Amino acid sequence: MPISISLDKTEIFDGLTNEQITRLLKRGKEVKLRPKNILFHQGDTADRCFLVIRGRLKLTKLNELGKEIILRYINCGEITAATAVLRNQTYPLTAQSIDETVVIGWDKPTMLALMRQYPDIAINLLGMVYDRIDEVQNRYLEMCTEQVDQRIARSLLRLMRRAGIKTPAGIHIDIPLSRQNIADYAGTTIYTVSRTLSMWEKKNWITSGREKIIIKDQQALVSLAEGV
Amino acid sequence: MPISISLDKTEIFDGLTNEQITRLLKRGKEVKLRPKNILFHQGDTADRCFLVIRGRLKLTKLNELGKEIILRYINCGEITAATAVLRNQTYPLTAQSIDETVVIGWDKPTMLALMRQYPDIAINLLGMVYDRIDEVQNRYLEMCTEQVDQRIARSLLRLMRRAGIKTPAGIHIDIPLSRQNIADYAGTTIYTVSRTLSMWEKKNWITSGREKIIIKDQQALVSLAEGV
DNA sequence: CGCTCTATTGATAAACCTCAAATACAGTGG
DNA sequence: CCACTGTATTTGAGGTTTATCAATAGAGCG
Repeated sequence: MPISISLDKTEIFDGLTNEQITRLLKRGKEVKLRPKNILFHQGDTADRCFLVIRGRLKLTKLNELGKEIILRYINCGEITAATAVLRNQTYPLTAQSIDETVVIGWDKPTMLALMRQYPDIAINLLGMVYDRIDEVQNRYLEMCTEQVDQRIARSLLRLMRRAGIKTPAGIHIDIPLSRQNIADYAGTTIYTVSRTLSMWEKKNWITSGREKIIIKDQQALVSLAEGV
Repeated sequence: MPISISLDKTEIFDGLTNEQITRLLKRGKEVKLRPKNILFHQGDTADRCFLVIRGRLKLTKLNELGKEIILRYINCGEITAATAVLRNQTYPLTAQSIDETVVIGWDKPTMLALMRQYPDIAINLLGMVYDRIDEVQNRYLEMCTEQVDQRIARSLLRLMRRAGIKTPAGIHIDIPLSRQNIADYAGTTIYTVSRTLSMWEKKNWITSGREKIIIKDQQALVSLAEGV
């Protein structure tokens, strides 16, 4: 089974031995996804949670009128739907693969058994969940109190921290990011995103192309995000 | 020690016996708060988490410029800062008592010991945390996609579900709710809240006074919230 | 009754969305 | 290599929503 070494470092397994981790991974079921496949849909019964062992996921949420927002990108080594599966409810959001992606799914009984056997798994999860709440709460605060350009700047910086790759030209955000994606992530429209990025490109803060963003002046974006 | 019976029903203790619960409560330290006292400040070291055993808390968050939002109200029997305490970080928000309030605080070592001894505590917590995330995510979605009047309607409905009391005049939201509070909760300004509530009062959907809201036509608010 | 805090209301302006149309770009098949 | 097609992006004009500012009114309290 081709499980990347880096998974040993996945926070959820902190405090466990390698043999234990291997055993746990074997108790899950592997799911392979082609790019842009849906792993689960908002509204589906939440019967499994997933650890990403290759590739990445995009988490989105729709409102009643079909407007979509992007809540988060899930990197390799991260887990998703861990709390939802404990709640016997439906998934509150949709998970879609970005590239070739492999995940391991555990169902509720398995998760419960694991956590009862290794309480540290539940404890680690609680810590990880803190980060998620903190991030949404921060974004919520920003959405309530800041203007679009600030939010777009923050969005790019956040995405950069999650998926940034240093290149000679600047820091490349290694996710296919359309204007629509950025708009859905920052809570605005493609038109506003386009205008804003054009301005920044003129100022030489970024370089952008079709579904591509490279950040050239991170400091400028930070200043803008934090209120000039 | 005057601990209300209803605490036996607190979800975090699901699966434990009454004696076990009593023992756990004794391992925490009681804190008494007068109305409007600060239990902890955003930015303080997160060294304890708290279970509310009497009264209620208001959770708020400030941005860099001092703009405040209200994230949540914590009722009697609920817990707060449970994940923050595990992360050795600072509190991401401020907790303030609304009325006479009593909480029990546990520090990190105690929480860890409790969860290792009773894994179900951690598991219950994970489930509870799901509800919090779900709520913020929903509010975030609404903030991104809906207009002010919808958000104000949703805010009143949410607060009603948390603190509503049936009276002959309608459902009274039993929290001192100023226009400022509603604005901070719905992500808008006191002016817009005032105008909106005035309209609804004319339509006889609500009755409002100084820091007081009574909902008379819940269905009207629901229709509005869900997009006319 | 005067003081303070909260709420209302009107006028104005800013921010941002919407719509329409043009343009750029990537990939495909000839 | 080029034209073609389907997206993605840009840009302008116009309109809506909502914030801001200023001034007034009302409620509660000593």
